[in-house]
Amino acid sequence: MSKSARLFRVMHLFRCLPAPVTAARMAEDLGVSERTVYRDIESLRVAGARIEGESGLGYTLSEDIALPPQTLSQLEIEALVLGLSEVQHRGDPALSQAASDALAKITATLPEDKQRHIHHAVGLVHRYQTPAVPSVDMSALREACWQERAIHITYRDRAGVRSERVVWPLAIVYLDRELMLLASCQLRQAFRQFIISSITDFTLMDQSFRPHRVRLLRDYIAELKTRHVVAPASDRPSL
Amino acid sequence: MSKSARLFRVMHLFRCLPAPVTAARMAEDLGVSERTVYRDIESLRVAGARIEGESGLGYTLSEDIALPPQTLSQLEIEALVLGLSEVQHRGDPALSQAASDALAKITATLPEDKQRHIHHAVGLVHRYQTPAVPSVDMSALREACWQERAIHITYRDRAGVRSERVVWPLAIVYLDRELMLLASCQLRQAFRQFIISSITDFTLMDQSFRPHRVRLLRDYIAELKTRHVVAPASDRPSL
DNA sequence: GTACTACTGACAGATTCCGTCAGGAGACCC
DNA sequence: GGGTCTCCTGACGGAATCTGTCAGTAGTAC
Repeated sequence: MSKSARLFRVMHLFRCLPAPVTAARMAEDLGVSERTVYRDIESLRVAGARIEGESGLGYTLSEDIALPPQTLSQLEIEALVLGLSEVQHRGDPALSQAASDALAKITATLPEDKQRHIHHAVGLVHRYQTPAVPSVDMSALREACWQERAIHITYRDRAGVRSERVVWPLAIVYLDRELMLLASCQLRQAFRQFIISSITDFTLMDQSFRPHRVRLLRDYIAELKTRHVVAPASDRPSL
Repeated sequence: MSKSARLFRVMHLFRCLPAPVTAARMAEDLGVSERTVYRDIESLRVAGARIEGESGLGYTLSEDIALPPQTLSQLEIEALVLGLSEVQHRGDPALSQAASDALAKITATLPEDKQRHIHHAVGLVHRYQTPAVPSVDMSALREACWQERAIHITYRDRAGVRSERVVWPLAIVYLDRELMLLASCQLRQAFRQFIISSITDFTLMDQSFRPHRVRLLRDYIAELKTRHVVAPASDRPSL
């Protein structure tokens, strides 16, 4: 491996190994001597990377040489932290964790002064009420949407009567308090909305509706906008 | 200039010169032959950069080698899009715009297939109620927190009586429906909460409380946690 | 003091790199 | 078809860079 290729790999190792990273650890991975690793680190520093070395501990990449020049402003950071905090509060467990992970990953790409803005953001989120546990497995529902797979749902309509239906799930809408599933009903060739808490059960089916989700969703949203509002009267499973 | 250093410079040139960039243009900047530029391009390709060359036109960097391999997962993208959509719906205009800008910037750092996930995210946000326009200039209030500057506020207490106070603004809390200011009152040496809508006016003062905001906020939050709850009874400006 | 790391300089041999030259190919225009 | 402008590739001899080893220094934590 040439030195030039190796320098890119060093940057890669900094990104995927937990900090601090010792020269010995890198030497082992790269198949070179520790002295060469010291030289590589120096070359990266000359090239602009901010790499800090702590005796007895190892190296930390504190500013990525490859950062795009356009970074986030303080206000954009506020929006990001606030938004991901909201998701952590009201999302299902997997989504909540993903919000936390996303914030960590984005934070890692920022220079230290911006990281400080993230840690000390002004906007905080507090909820008096613990969000209700969704009646269905939200991860499986999201997966159905992503994979564009039909689902068989069991739900209670507005009269409380149990009903079943096969639908193509298009999107999950986060309302003020409730979650709503937007779906396409192939039986009736129409769009339908279901409040998630009215769905008692659903199962993933083999039937795929790929690649129609994006187009169908676009059409549905256009229809909703033509009606100007998602009226309360229509935020229930329709008969 | 060593080759390894030069490769980083080539990446830099790709970022700041308008595409397409010819080998001749790079050779001139780098002080090497065109043949060497061809070699450098090849080395970057081997290292993972996606660089496309069009005869008669020049090179275009279509995917930056420096993208962290650990990029956002689809679920993390869902969290991000959902969170920033929430902020766009309930934030003040400047914050709302910043959410949009942040999403655009982060999107630009992602490879094309991840960009598609962003554009076709499953989670959507809808609000039946338009959020009330805050009674105060939220940008100025955020600025006061960032700059750690005292503010003079005029507010109505729970009896509706007009009152005034000088406080150190620490944070803005986004509750279910309302916004709340967490502040430190130096006159009474105590922490105070003010629902933003009860604040009729505020002015920025010259007095700086830097660098105390982070520590004070941490102490206040610890105190709130000790009390286990931000009780409804205390979510009004206190007398 | 010990252990664990980062850090630096010097040297001889090894390896990579460079410019030049030659030739090929695609896209666009006249 | 020819001309222009670029990307593209291989080969060669000389130049430049790089490497591992060895020796020594220094900081931090226990």
